Amino acid sequence: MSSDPRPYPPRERAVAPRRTVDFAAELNDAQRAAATHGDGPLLIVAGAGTGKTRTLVYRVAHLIEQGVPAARILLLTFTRRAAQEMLARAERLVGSHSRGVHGGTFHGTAHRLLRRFGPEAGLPGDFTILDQGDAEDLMQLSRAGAGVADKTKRFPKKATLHHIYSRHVNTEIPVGAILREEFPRFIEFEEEIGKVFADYTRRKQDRNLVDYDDLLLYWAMLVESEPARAIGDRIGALYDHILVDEYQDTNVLQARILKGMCRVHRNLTVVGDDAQSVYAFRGATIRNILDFPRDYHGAAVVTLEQNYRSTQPILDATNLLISRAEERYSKELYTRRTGGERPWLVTAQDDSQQTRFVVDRILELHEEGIPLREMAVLFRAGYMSAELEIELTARNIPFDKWGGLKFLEAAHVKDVLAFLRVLENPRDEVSWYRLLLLMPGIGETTARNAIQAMAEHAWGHEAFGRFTPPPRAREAHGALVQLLESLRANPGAEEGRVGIEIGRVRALYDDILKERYDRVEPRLADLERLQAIASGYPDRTTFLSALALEPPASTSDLGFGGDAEDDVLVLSTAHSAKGREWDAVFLIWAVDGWFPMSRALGDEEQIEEERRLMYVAMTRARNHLAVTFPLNVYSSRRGADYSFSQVSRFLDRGVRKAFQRVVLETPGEPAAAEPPGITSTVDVRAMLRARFGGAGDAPG
DNA sequence: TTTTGAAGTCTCTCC
DNA sequence: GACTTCAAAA
Repeated sequence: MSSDPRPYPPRERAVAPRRTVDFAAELNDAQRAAATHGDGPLLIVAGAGTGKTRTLVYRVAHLIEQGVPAARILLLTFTRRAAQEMLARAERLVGSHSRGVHGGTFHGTAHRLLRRFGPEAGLPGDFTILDQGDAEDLMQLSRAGAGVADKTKRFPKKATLHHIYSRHVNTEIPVGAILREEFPRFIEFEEEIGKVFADYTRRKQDRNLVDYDDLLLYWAMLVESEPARAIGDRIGALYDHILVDEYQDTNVLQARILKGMCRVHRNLTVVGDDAQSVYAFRGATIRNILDFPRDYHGAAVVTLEQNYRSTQPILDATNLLISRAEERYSKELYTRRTGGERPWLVTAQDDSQQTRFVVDRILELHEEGIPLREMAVLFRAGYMSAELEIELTARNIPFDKWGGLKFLEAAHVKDVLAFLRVLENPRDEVSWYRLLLLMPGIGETTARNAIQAMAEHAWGHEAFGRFTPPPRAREAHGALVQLLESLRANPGAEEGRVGIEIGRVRALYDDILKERYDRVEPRLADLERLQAIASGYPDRTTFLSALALEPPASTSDLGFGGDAEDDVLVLSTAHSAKGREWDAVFLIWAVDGWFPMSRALGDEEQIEEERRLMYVAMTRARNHLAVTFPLNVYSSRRGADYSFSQVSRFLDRGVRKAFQRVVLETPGEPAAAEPPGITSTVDVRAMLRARFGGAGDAPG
């Protein structure tokens, strides 16, 4: 990834592998204490930009130097990207010795262990993984089956049901309590909801399906199993040291897993920053990190406070922002970096002016020598970058969007995958249902009947062929039978096989796509990409599991264009930006109701989480930070009108003092003198120059 | 009875 | 723009 040399603090250089690491010279005292900690539990409380990753990497190096075999070290991170990056950095330190270190996400690791140990523990080894959308679809089937849904209008929708279910699994809070707290309007359905959940669980088992939560749940069950089975001990004995990144974003289930993994030894290192806990919506609890010293008696605690990333003015602003938060490990970040200008707080008249400002400023910084890839535009939610993307495209500025799993969530992509999945797991009810509904002449009833018939024939390969469809669906049924048979006919593992399979599916599916959806061109292009990605995988099982667990994290990961070498601007949600840093960061839509989102406003804890999320976003910046918000927001909600908006409540008067204010004028006025055809963009730039005397005068 | 098209309702973050 | 609900068409 980006390993370019930078002018400031010690970062490991891409030198040839070496044998001994000079911990004293390359780490500060606290970092060194953490990295060279011996056996036993260790908590590293690491503020933003304090070299958390670096410390973890050096700890891996230290362990390997101490003679711990790489394969007996497990490094759990939040994203695959983070794991890869850390392992690559470890390799630069200690050379190929580090190759065998196991690194990955909790879910990815669970997947690996379940494929290996599941069969012994009575779990099927050939399960299919349901992603969120799949799980919701299955929940819908259970919802419909329970009968309650039709009679009562107010019964929760599939997404809500799944949310409640997932929350129950990940937090271990009883369903009733979740309803009372979060969904009081559904309390009356507690019993029915319980039935739906029971049906959902049963369906998953019958159909050999595993959702994200199950991956963790089964892992926990394995490591907690009684000694009689000994599987727990065997899994626990796989690793001598376990290191966990972003510990503040783990939930109680994950804490249980770690406890179980440490039943043979107590060599658990966790790194985290309570101020950056932003996954409560997924069941993460800040208590894990706050209570670690109590849960692991005698744990060493090391706090990293020296920031190597940002300039002092940026730190001043972010320290102020987070000082408003409630319970936390107190730490005040400081830096030895000098100079730097105060971050900007930019008031735009409306959203299009906000967009133009950001693009203009990016071009300016680019002209000053900052590569595009060293700049990022951050926002609260994926859709908030829509206008910016259009503008960037229009101006030929290459960008890469992170976060938002849009590609795999797209209906047409899921359609194609459904074909592969029924081949993989003939009992995959969700996929059968999906693809049957695609076929002309087949609707809900016929689809249900077909699935029913297949269930009665024990899901044999020939079962679907034997099913007799109603006349109007005969043609579609025939075509589908033929396709599935031809796909089953030639197994084997030649190169690019999965891509070829998708090609076959498309021979049938592309016409359906053209019929059903509008905007056909981009969708077909998506399928091209899917096919290209698939060709890179050795077999179907690996491909499908990988898609569920390691979805392409950005548009460029999807295969075409923009690989890591290119100089490409990054657009990212605040969540996906976690753990990264850029020379210049723009945080857009800092409007109350957008960031924090209005949905969070009713709940104090959610507001706190939004605050921490904004802290995460702003602390990504090294030298330049600009927070922007438009005064007038066009709301298409009720009867087209502009409404006057307020700056985010997190930027209160005190916090704002750490910023320099920039107020962009109304586009029309200063632009008046200009020849027609030139937009006010030019004015904004001219104005910035006038105001700051050649903006961007921060000492590098 | 089943499918399909059209109008109407919200819209987050991610493994 | 995607999903749900409802009514018309086959």
